[in-house]
Amino acid sequence: MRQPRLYIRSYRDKMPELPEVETVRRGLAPVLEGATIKSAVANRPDLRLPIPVDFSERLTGNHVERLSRRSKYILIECADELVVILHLGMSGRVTITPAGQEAPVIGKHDHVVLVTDRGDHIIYNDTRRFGIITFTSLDEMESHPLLKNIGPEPLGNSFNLDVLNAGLKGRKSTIKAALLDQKLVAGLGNIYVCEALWRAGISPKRTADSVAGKRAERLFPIIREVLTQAIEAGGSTLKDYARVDGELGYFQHSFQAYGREGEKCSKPECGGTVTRIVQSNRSTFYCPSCQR
DNA sequence: CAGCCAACCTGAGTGC
DNA sequence: TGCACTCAGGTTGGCT
Repeated sequence: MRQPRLYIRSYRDKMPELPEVETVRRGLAPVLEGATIKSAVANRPDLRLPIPVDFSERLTGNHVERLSRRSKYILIECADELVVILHLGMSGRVTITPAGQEAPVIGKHDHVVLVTDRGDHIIYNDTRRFGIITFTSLDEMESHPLLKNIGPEPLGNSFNLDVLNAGLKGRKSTIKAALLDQKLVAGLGNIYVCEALWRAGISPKRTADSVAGKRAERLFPIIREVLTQAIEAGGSTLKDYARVDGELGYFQHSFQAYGREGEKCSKPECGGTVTRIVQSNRSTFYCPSCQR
C-alpha cells in the first residue's frame, strides 16, 4: 500500500501569500537544510520563466545550507553560494515524501523533483505554471531583478508606522491597490489585504492617502496580526506531519471577509453583509456597514 | 513618475 | 454529454 504524500499546501482557493510561503519554508527547512541533493530533475524547460538549463548539474551533489524567505520568494542557499529562487505563483505546491516511504509517482504537473541524500523526495507541482524556479548567487541576491524592488518585510523592523504612512501619503489609488503593491510592503496578496481591511474597519475603496494618519495607526498592527496569526495556523498544521495521515498542511482557518459574499458580517455588533466588488479586475470582499 | 490593465496558464464550475 | 464561457490571482511590462 502506498503511503500518502505529505502536502505542505494546496487548494485552489488558498493562494500562496506570505504566510503560506513561510509555512512551506518551515516545512521544507528540516528536510533540506544540511542535506545534499542527490538528484534534481526538471520535467519541463520553463515555468513563468525558464528553469536554468544547468538546473540539474548545479544542484546535484550540492549541499543546502539554509532556507530563507524574502516576501513570497523562498531562497534555497547552497554551499557554493548558489541560491535557488522559488516562487509558488498562484498554484504552486510542494510535497514531501519522507524517506522510507515508497517513491512518489510523478504526476502531470510535477515539474521539479529533488531527492536528498537522506532519501526524502521533494516535488514542486504547479498546474498553472505561474511559479518561478531560477538561480542567483548569495552576492547578487539583493540586486536580483526579482528581489531588488520589493518593499519591507511586513513582520520585520524595517516596516513600521512611519514607513506605512509614507507609502500611503499622497497616493491617489485605493488602499486596496496600495497594499497589494509589493513595493509599499512585501508579501500581502488579495486575501490578506481583504482580511486586514475588514479587521481595521477601513473601506477598500478609500484612497490610500486618506488612510494615512489615524486609520493607518489602526491598520499597521492589524497587518502584522493577520499575517502572524496565519503563519501560526500554518505552523500548527506542520506539527501534524508526524501523524502521516495525508490530510496535512492545509490551512484549516477560514477567512472572515474573503470569499464570504452574501454572508452576515461576523463583527459582533455590525449586522452588515459581506459584499463582493471588483477592483482592478480582482475580487474584493468587504462589509460596507463597518468598513468606512 | 503614478496608475491602470492585459497577458501569462489551467482546471473547476456554470449555463445552455 | 459536451461545448463555450467565466473565474481564480502574483507579477511583469506596456501603455496612458
